[in-house]
Amino acid sequence: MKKNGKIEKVSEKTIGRLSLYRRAMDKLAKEGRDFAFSHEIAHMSGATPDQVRRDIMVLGYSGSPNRGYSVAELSKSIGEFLDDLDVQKVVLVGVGNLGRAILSYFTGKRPKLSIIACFDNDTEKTGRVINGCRCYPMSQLQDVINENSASIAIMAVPFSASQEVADRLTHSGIKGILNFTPVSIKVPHGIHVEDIDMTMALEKVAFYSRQKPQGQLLERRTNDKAGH
Amino acid sequence: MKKNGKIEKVSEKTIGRLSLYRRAMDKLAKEGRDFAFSHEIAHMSGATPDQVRRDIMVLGYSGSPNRGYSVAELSKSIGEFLDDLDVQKVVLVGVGNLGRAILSYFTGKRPKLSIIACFDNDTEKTGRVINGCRCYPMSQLQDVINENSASIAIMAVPFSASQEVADRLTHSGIKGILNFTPVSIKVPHGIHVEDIDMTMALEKVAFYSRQKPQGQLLERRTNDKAGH
DNA sequence: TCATATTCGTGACATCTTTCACATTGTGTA
DNA sequence: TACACAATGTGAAAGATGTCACGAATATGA
Ligand SMILES: NC(=O)c1ccc[n+]([C@@H]2O[C@H](COP(=O)([O-])OP(=O)(O)OC[C@H]3O[C@@H](n4cnc5c(N)ncnc54)[C@H](O)[C@@H]3O)[C@@H](O)[C@H]2O)c1
Ligand SMILES: NC(=O)c1ccc[n+]([C@@H]2O[C@H](COP(=O)([O-])OP(=O)(O)OC[C@H]3O[C@@H](n4cnc5c(N)ncnc54)[C@H](O)[C@@H]3O)[C@@H](O)[C@H]2O)c1
Repeated sequence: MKKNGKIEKVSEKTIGRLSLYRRAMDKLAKEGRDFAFSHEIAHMSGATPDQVRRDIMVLGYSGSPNRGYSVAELSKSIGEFLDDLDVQKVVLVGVGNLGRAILSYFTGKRPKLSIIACFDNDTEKTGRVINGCRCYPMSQLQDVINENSASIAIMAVPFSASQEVADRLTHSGIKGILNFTPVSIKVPHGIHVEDIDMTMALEKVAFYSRQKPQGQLLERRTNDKAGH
Repeated sequence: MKKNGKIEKVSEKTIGRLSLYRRAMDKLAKEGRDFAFSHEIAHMSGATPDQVRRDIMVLGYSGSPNRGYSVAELSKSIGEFLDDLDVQKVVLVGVGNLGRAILSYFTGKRPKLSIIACFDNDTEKTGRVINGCRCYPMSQLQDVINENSASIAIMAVPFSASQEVADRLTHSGIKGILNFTPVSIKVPHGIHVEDIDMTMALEKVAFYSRQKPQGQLLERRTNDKAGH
């Protein structure tokens, strides 16, 4: 996205952090702040000032020395980079415990992302409006997706249905999937899948939270070279 | 974890994938499989065979050429590496939509991780058993954590309470936090925090699922050196 | 028993990501 | 207007992670 024609590869990590920076900007905007320094953004986003500045480079937007970044302009720049021009339509498949939580959470969270329908194969759930979202039977998956040009799906079905649902979604024209099931789904080339694996995350926490008292040394910021 | 005394740094990514491999092993075990090849494990876990073999190296466990890895032994090896000897006790703070989904999901999922209590500041929820988990008022946070030697916490409170709850958890002796709130919490050195940020994940999917038709080139395996 | 096909283990290499360090440049001040 | 400051932008080094490639090991079947 550099000024010159050269196409620069933007790392996936950077994409993620830009989303975080924008959220930070929106928070600062609510507080009435007009400018923010890279170190403030870093602090709010769990990054480093260096990283923040480097990430922002890809936007083509520049802050000003000694004043930092304009909160409004940075948020706008990130939006121009991350968001589509149109609203992107999202569907959710699997309206169970997790699916309902997600529905209640995401509704209206981001102006450019709209959950327009949800699907389930349980007739108790279909035909109703759940957490503000109309629930359709699976038989209408393809039609609803096509009629609304939905391009994104959130999967919260039982793991046993995971691959089958993924197949139906991609056949229906879905271009990206946020996958909450603990299964590595196979999709055609060009479809983006983002996995959220809570069990893995919890096991990571468990691993790092034990053996700390006398365990191996982790990241440090001390200046005394490892305690002798 | 090399055979010689040298402590080898194990990457965080590897820790995560080992958790995935174990899940794959447990699945294969259920299917009655005795051995698995690195490429099978890779396929099930969304990794590459190289990665799988390299990750498994840190365990000190070896498969056998032409037969692969013993499903039972690999699972056991991963357990010895990842798990604590004792069961690690987990508490959950914030029994809202997401908190309840998590409770219903994690209960009994991993034998070495047990959610022993949950907490909320809503008197409608405290004093009851929710999804099989006793819910305490926040005033009892420290006592319950100490009495049970809980070392891990899952945070699913509103973002506004995020930092305050994190502070109370670390003061109570919690060593690791799985943070679902969209806030970068600050914790004392040595406490591990794992963030799950669904909004960021969804925005990443949204980014990669648009502009694909004629967008910039993503991962490739071409041999023509990018257009000059 | 020996040749063959297959898979593992791992050093070396390639790539991706972060951090360092410093010249650059607006900003506020005298 | 000129000066000092504080933060930015960015090459380059360092570090982390992923991939390649090949020797070693092992099951299989002639
Ligand atoms: N609940 C959590 O906190 C949590 C955490 C991590 C992962 N997950 C994963 O998320 C998924 C859903 O979890 P949950 O707790 O909401 O489960 P759940 O059983 O409460 O919900 C699953 C929903 O999917 C529906 N469903 C089943 N088969 C379907 C099909 N073929 N097509 C469409 N819908 C179908 C069911 O009717 C149900 O409404 C699971 O894969 C689970 O592993 C959940
Ligand atoms: N629901 C989702 O799918 C989802 C997705 C992503 C992130 N999150 C995040 O997870 C958190 C919880 O989301 P939710 O949808 O479950 O919200 P929720 O409002 O349904 O639940 C929040 C719970 O926390 C309790 N609570 C409030 N203040 C508290 C305090 N100071 N101490 C202890 N408990 C307190 C409330 O009584 C309530 O039970 C939020 O930070 C949200 O941003 C939720």
